[in-house]
Amino acid sequence: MSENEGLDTKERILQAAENLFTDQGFGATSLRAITHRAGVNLAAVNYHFGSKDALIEAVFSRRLGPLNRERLELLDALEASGEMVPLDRIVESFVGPALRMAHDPSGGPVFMRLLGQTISQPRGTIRETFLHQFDEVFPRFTAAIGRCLDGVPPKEVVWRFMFMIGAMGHTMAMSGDMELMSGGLIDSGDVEGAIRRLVPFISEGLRAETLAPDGAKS
Amino acid sequence: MSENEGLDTKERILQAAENLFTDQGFGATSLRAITHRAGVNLAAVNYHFGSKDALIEAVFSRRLGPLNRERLELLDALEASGEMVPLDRIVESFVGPALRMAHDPSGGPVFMRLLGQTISQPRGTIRETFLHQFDEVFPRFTAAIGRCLDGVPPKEVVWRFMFMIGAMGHTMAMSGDMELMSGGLIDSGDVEGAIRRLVPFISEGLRAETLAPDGAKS
DNA sequence: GTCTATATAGCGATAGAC
DNA sequence: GTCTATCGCTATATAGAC
Repeated sequence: MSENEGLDTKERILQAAENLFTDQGFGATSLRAITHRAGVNLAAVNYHFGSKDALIEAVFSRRLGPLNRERLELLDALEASGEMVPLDRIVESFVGPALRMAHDPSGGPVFMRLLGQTISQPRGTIRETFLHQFDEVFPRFTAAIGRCLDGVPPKEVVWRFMFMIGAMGHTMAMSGDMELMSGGLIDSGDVEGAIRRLVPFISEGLRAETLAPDGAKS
Repeated sequence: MSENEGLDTKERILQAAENLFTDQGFGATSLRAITHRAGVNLAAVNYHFGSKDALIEAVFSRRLGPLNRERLELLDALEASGEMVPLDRIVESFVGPALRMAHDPSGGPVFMRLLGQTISQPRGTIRETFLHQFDEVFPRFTAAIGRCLDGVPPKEVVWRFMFMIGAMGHTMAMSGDMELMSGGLIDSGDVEGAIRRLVPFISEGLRAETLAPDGAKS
């Protein structure tokens, strides 16, 4: 029942919490269930993290920090050339690191699903903390995308950026569950296949012209 | 504190549940909170619905039935002409009814957010019931979209359909919350504006060619 | 059909021994 | 840093009066 017996208490709690939050949600997951699964004492969560909310925050910040740093490094590298950066590459820099978390055997696939789920419901107490993790990433990428979409107003870029987040997040959330949804057509473990399909979908979507209120192209 | 005092107990419970589930999630919302908000007795939920899970199911089936029926009717109307149906119109038939729920003053906007959130996390006990609501809609629309994407294998269509669901669901979930995310650029209440942007994004995304494993177009 | 009262269980959090 | 024990509270669900 307990997992990763070689790790220290704090890490075991984080991994157990990640798994249970993903399967049951935050509200429905008790500290008792977490500590039992981690094979540690009930009081350990409050000792190491202080509260359940603080534990939730720790679950996110532990992985979101490195993930968003990687995104920014990839974007930096692209923009360092000084030339016009292709839209596909920007999208890939944003989407790739998130989906490639699935390759990390130590809980990567689980956190990816958790992140995909949480992106579409940052309400309640953890909301601020969660969104704060993207304070640097969102403006950098909207700006980079906006530079590719010449003449498209910032407001339009924000809309399309939201659509991109949604397509990516849902893909992450459904990871490991696509065989069922597709009638066996899709192999959920095919991360690179997902990227090869998602990046063009988003890139072409980003380029699409907004319809005018009367139904014509704008 | 209680809402819609003119309605009967069952309806008041459903509306209160919808609101609280949307803001706090299923696990974190207690029957006490629901009955208190509805202004009815604590025992009323179990009398009218039998259990909390059955209430959750009722919250969804009440609105998802009519919504998906409308989608199918729109698709029927498009296909009745016998001519080739434009991709944009198919996408609009799927996305439009969901986003236009926001126009229904009796809880439409709230349920839209709830639906957007739940689409990306159908895990646990309500999963089967929730997905079952789409048994007819998903195959009909994937088939219709596949007919527009001549020569694209069914597997590819399923992938892209998932991206579409994600873009739409996230838009629904973020509804009412976009001012904050966009720094005041976007008016969350602009439903038709959302549709005018989302439909082209998805349509062009659906048409995008999957990259080959070596990075070339397939 | 609505109420009070309660059974039974689980919750987050903490005090204090080791 | 880990443990037991427990406080104070809330949960879902139900029994039985009205």
